[in-house]
Amino acid sequence: MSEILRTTYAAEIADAETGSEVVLGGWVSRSRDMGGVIFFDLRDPSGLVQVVLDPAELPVGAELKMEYCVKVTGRVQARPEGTQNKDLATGLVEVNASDVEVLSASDVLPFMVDDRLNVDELIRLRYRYLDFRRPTMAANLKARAKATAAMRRSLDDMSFMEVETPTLIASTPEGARDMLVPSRLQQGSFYALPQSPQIFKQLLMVGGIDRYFQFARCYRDEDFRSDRQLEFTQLDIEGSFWDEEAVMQTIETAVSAGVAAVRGEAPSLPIPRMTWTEAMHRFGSDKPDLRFGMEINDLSGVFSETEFKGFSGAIADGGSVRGINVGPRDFSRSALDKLIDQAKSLGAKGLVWAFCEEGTWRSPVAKFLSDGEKEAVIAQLEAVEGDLMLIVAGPTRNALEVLGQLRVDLGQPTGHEELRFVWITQFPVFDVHEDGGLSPAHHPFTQPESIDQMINDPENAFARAYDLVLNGSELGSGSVRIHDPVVQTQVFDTLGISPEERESRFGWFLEALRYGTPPHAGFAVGVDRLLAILVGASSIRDVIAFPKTQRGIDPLSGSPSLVDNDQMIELGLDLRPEVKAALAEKEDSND
RNA sequence: GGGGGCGUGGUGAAGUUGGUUAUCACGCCGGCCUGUCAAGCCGGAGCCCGCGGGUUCGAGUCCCGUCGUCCCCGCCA
Repeated sequence: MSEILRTTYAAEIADAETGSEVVLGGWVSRSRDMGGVIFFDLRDPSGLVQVVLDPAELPVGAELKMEYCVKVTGRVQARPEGTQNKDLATGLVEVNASDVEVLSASDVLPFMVDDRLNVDELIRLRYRYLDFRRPTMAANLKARAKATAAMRRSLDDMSFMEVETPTLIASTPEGARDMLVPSRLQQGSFYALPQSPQIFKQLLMVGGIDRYFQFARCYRDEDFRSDRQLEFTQLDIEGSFWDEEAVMQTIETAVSAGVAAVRGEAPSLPIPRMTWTEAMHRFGSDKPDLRFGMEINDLSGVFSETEFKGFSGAIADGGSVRGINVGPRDFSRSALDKLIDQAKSLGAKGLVWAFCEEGTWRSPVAKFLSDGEKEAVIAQLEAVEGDLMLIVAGPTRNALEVLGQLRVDLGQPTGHEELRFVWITQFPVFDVHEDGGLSPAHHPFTQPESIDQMINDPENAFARAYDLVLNGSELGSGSVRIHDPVVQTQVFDTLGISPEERESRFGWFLEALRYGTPPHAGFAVGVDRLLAILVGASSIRDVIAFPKTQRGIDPLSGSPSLVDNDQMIELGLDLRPEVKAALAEKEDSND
């Protein structure tokens, strides 16, 4: 038996010299036994190649069934005239086998390894290792590796240093729910898994590690979405003596290298910018999808004198009337009713729809409006015959958000081939809650544009924060950080954090800021989201090797799992009675 | 926590207003075939319809509950 398990990959056979001997290793994709001759497609990580075999060459008892792992020794030959397969990259050649060795048999498969067939995702995850043999998944993981390698190279070229920060850290009850790990040595205490390396990277700046980056695994114990998992990867970056320009240029360079590695073509730089205020007014969203128009218009001027109570009331209350032109759409009455219901569920009092017909409106509210008003709306929305117009009146912020959501739902993006990046800048410092409470719109280490404004008029204060948006998806965010402990203290105060709480939770960090902290700024790019968009996946699960289901379960390994009582004792833990009872009940129903 | 979709042999699907042995394709098993390539041909096995309860003479089909999965809202500083 030869020591050589493989000399050549399948894809290389296309260019291999006719007559040369090769040794291939891979899996039987499909076999076609013609009686006097056997063909099979051998798949390895590079692709497929056809192997021709005289049945006499097959060892007695050996079989070539799907997904058997085989070693093939043979000679490269051109396919006979008329038998070439133009659908196959290696379709002009084949390997005439002198020996086929079954290295490893396969049980009957739970699903066929074939990209053309749909397979339930739960089964794919249960047998993820077979899923990897499907060319699409293999290509996704490869794209991810290529992109991260390119970004790492790019950052290295720019003299950034990769530093690993701890994943067992102290819990900070701000923001998302922490994933917790019980401590054995300090019973009763818990580590938190980091939601981001935020504080640690700022400490690196204090320490003079000028240019830092890290592909950081981050954890947030919140509910799942197609673009959210408990654990995810961020390309985390921070630099000292930086302002937002330096950050954005660096991110553009690194991300663009990642895009080029996958797409073969870098996006055109610089990435356009838009303030948060502009994004909200034009698109009703802080992550606008720029692959299509359908922008929001302010129609308040048109209706300043209107008799229609639905509009005049909103304007009188300090709100406004906003509208979008959905374009030529043929909506049934029930479909329009659904849109109205949706608008209401988003907080709108109502939704006015109108079709542009013969220069005027076909709409339930047409009779309440003057001809001049209807024509002016048509003009402002640039509507033409057959276009559907949607109008929302109310508090401006709400009207914008409702239309922004409808815009995304009704818009028809051009597909994932087109990449529309945009920077969103100048975010508000705080989100204002209905009860008047404030929470940081970004995180509490973000530098306000003006301290005075933040203290005296926090609701209208803007921050030196910016998001990177791609095709309507938030790819990441960053900010210029606070490097002055006095300012940082003021922000905590404005958030209503008491001095005692501030000292106990952030005292060590505030102390660090007192030792000559350089101005610094940074960013974090969501690697999973970036890759999902680049490969055209509808979920980040398709670019994560071993993702979890919506309920946080790994169908393959069975995590999370109960642990032995001994382990619990070592940790000084016990389950709450109601949890024990629920587990016992579940146990019973399983029996 | 809430709203919605889905759950039929190993896989993907069909199943008409509830009505006799639940359909198809791929896969699987056996056989034939020297140029196939999502091979073809012949034969065969395999599902009582996620689970529980109910309505009915009768349920995959209707109702309730439950579990799983996916999408969305909340949540994600």
